[in-house]
Amino acid sequence: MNTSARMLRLLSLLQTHRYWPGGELSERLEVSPRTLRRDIDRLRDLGYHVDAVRGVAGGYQLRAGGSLPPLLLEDDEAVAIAVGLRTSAAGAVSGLEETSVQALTKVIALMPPRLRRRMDALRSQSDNLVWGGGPAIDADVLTTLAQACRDDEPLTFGYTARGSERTERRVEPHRLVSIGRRWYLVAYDRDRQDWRSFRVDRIADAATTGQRFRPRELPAEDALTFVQAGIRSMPQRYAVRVRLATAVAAVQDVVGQWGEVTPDGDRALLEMNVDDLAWPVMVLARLDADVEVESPPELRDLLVRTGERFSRAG
Amino acid sequence: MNTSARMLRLLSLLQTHRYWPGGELSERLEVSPRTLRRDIDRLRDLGYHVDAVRGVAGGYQLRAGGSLPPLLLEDDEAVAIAVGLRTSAAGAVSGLEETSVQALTKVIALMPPRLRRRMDALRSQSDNLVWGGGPAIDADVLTTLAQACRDDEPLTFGYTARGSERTERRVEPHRLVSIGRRWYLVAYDRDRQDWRSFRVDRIADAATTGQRFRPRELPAEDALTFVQAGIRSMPQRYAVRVRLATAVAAVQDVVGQWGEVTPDGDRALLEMNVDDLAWPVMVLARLDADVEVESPPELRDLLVRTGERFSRAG
DNA sequence: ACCATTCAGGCCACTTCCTGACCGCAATGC
DNA sequence: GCATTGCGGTCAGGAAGTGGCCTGAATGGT
Repeated sequence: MNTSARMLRLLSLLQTHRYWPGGELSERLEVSPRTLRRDIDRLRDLGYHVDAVRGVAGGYQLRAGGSLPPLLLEDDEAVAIAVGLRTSAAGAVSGLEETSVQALTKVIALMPPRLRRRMDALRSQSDNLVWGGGPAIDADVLTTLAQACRDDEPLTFGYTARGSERTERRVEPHRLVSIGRRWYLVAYDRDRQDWRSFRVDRIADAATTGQRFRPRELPAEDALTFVQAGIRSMPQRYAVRVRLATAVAAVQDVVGQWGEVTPDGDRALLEMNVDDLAWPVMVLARLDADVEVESPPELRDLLVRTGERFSRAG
Repeated sequence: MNTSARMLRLLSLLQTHRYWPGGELSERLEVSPRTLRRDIDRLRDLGYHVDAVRGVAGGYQLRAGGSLPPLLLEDDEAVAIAVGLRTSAAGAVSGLEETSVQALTKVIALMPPRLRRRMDALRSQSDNLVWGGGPAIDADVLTTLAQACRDDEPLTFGYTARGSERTERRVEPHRLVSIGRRWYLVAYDRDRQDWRSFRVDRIADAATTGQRFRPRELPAEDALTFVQAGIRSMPQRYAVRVRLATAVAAVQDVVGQWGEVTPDGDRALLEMNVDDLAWPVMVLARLDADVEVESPPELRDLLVRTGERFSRAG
């Protein structure tokens, strides 16, 4: 076996962790113990921290180092990672959407077809994990767009703008941005010869042509501001203020990051900003406590309506 | 630079995808174009599919191959992966919990401290992402246990069994199993000199001692059956059957994988199995449709109680 | 149709490095 | 103290890597 290949295998073995006795390693790699020691040295030279324990029952162990070593994954692990990233990309953790898509694109591009199939088998499960409303996001579309942006590949897709027919587009993708719960694609529309931002959930049948284009200069400071300038109808934001007759901690547990909970006498004051009132209703349903809605009135109405609906179930 | 190191860098460059012209690659790696071609060849020999496009504006591109190449990640990407896996491990996608923890353990073990800190900064956000009840799972504890299981390292931790004081345990961990929404650790208790299963959410301050032990034979077919045999009080499972005056698709969108929706005349029949009734209540709150609860009666009661609670908000 | 560009890969001489064998040494646990 | 295991120096032979040069072949633009 090649030296490079052997180093990779050694890294892979060390990543399954388990204290490896040097003898076993050298046997598996089919080299002499001396060469193994040299290989370990090489790894250390590359910046990886390899701990060694001497004496009887000694061995080697890879420790976290200064840089991230190449991840050598089993098939299942790769699938798990892809699925996990898909939920992150859908906005599970705010602030991580872009990076998640980036990582997801990388993983997917490297996955052999059989793994991609396995991942797709789990698709329906994870794509529905969009809490509190917002359009479901198609991870396939998202990664296709991300990849095209990264690689400067022209795209074609069908776009169904609000209240109009589907139109076919040929664009030069520039960047994906995530605002609130929505994804937007900033791209240069080749037919309209101008920059546009597209809502990703309205894009269908995205496909790259395999060509490449020379990136143009975006006539804006950055993609984010371009999108924000272009959004006419920002989704209605509601500032929710609710008082709950229960402990702060209990509320905190349920709302997690998506709201702020402060003590208010023997009650808890919950504040959150949402664009879909269904989400606070779900939170309130989870909490077994009396509710006093301070704002918005729409929430109070919805709550009462839901309450009556529930009461009728009896 | 070393050949092995160069190959790794080359792989890394190719993983950022973007059609790389051979010239640029050879320049970055500081080798002659001829050697670059040989490096590409080497990669292909290792099983990686490297596409090449000839002619003006040609270049190289890494394609998905038969096996998963080592993932070379940016810092941010690693953090995103770890965070995503944490939600998967918490049971976001059923059937993937074990693999997610396995992958998470691997990633965390390799992360340099600064990245781990960055990940922890996002902890409070993602750890609360436990939908529909069940105890919050501490990813740190989980990965510590997983790592100890994998590496045959003795563990110490504090265990607070239901209704009793906290006790200190010294165990030889065997395996983690996930049942429903709960995690269990199967381990040999050194003090009690017998096999036990521990609920992970009742474990605190888990730490490895750095030693190692020789694995014992588990006196059961496998860890899963051992845990199942030991669980006296399986969480009460409710078989939920609800009729909803709305379209099947609308219901399907909300419940996703966690329920089965079938048409029932002009209504929809929703069936799901849960161990916490708060979850179906949240689902029903999200759906703007009249509800008829067929079973269980506890759900009807809870629904009515919630309904009255909501109505009082008016 | 022609041509510049770019990847493919054979050949060759030269250099580097890798390897296994042998050695003495240091740490560890019994 | 003793066996075990990692550490690393040295050495000689061999394997592998390197750059330069070449011819071919595919590609896209003129």
